[in-house]
Amino acid sequence: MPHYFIRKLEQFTKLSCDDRQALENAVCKRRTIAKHADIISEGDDPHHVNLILDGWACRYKHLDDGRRQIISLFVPGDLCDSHVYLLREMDHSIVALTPVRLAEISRAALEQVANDNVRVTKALWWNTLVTVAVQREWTVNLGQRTALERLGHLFCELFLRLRGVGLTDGPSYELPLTQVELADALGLSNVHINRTLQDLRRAGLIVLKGGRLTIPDFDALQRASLFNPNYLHIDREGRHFDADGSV
Amino acid sequence: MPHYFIRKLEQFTKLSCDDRQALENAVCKRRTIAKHADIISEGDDPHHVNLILDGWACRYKHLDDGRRQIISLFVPGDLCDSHVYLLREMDHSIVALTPVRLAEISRAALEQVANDNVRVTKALWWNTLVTVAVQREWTVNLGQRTALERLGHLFCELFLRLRGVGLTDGPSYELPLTQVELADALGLSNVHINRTLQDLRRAGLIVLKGGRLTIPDFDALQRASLFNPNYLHIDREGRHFDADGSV
DNA sequence: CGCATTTTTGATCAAGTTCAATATCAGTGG
DNA sequence: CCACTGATATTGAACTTGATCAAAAATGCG
Repeated sequence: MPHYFIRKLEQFTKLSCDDRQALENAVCKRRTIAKHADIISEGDDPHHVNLILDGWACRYKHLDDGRRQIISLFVPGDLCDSHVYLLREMDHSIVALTPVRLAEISRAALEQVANDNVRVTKALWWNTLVTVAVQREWTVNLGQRTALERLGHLFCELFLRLRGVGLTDGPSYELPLTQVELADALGLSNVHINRTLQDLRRAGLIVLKGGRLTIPDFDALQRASLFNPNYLHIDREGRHFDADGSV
Repeated sequence: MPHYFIRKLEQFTKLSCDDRQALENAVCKRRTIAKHADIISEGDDPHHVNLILDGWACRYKHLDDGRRQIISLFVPGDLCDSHVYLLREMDHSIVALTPVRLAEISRAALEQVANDNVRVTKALWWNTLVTVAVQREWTVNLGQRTALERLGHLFCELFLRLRGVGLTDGPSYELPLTQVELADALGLSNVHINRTLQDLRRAGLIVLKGGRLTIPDFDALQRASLFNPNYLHIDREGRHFDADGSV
């Protein structure tokens, strides 16, 4: 069952039992991916859409000389690429950062949902729009923010995304990323990530230990990172489409 | 008539007369925007979609302390935000960089097209997918490339995008961007943009004068910038959906 | 022509990179 | 339980890319 995904969509609008069932039915196959294995690679023909049921993954791209950029991070409940099967080949790769459980959603199933269920279609569009908004915000992050702001901004974003699917525990969450991975995501060197993490710790803005991040004062971190959550559109913006309780 | 837009979509799949007509009909209002005027601003309620008929525009976002990032560039034929009306408010602004003529497409019209015309719907999805792919590539650009590579990469991208809608003239095109705007788009200072442009000129990779950019040797610029056009998906990837000539 | 915008140049400075070494940690097998 | 291994994190020192500040030159346009 795509538990986290449904939770994610319900940040936009409340789904009915039928809606959820439609999503369940769309899943045609489940897979388990080992840590560091590619889920799909640049050049592959994308014939279905991947939904992360559990674990973390990321999009990345290598330049010809080996430099790597992590383009986006996927956490449980994230849909990798709605409608990507319209394209002939992948222009980037997706790799598992931890062991990943995923669901494959076939093109046919997705198109059927689009035809049959207006509310789910809207929720999927919302999901797409937010994904793109996050990508835009990463552009701002890389273009304008300092190292400290970039890290803080990412930590704020991940906090809200994970809280949206119930994966935070009070002020903290599991963060299974290495410093090299953070560096590749933020366009910085791993050495500088290390030093900047120490700055954040020294300032009391984060506690990071044993793969768990704690944000003692979210407001403070938000201010230090110039973080504005508006791009996540998580305040039930589609509540006027809510299913009534009865269905 | 949304001339450039149709040309753009036909990079994916050939449209029939009916398809074109459906797009024409979707346009409900035309507007002219003065240079430097906002087309839509952060916080606005987005009730329709904007299509750039003529002129250049960009998305941007200001940080609280005034830093500005240009998030994407729009050229003639670009659709600003498919389905954006599902969101409650804009998380960024769009401003005209030159005088802009645009068409407003209402939500109702767009939904009608989606219901009535499968080929156009596919083409619009392709357009959305490419827009997102460009955004991802900008992430890579800002995260990994040097100043010279960033500029070269942008010039290559713009060349292919403009050629796709017929706005190149041999190896050159009109580039109405100031150095400050290039700086804001590439996350660099205007001073450094100036010096890097000189480097590119000195290397014979570009000629830039009077608002016109010429790329004497595209391959060379492409190599110098580590540019790979695969993310633009412009080789008629949807040709199996082509309308036959008869309709 | 005159004014505002844009481009160019010079000099100094800072953020972040690179390279290389060391320390720590998690897991594995004995 | 401990030693071993590979991955990850940390530190130091030298270096480089690009930023900042400030002024001058060029350009465009009414």
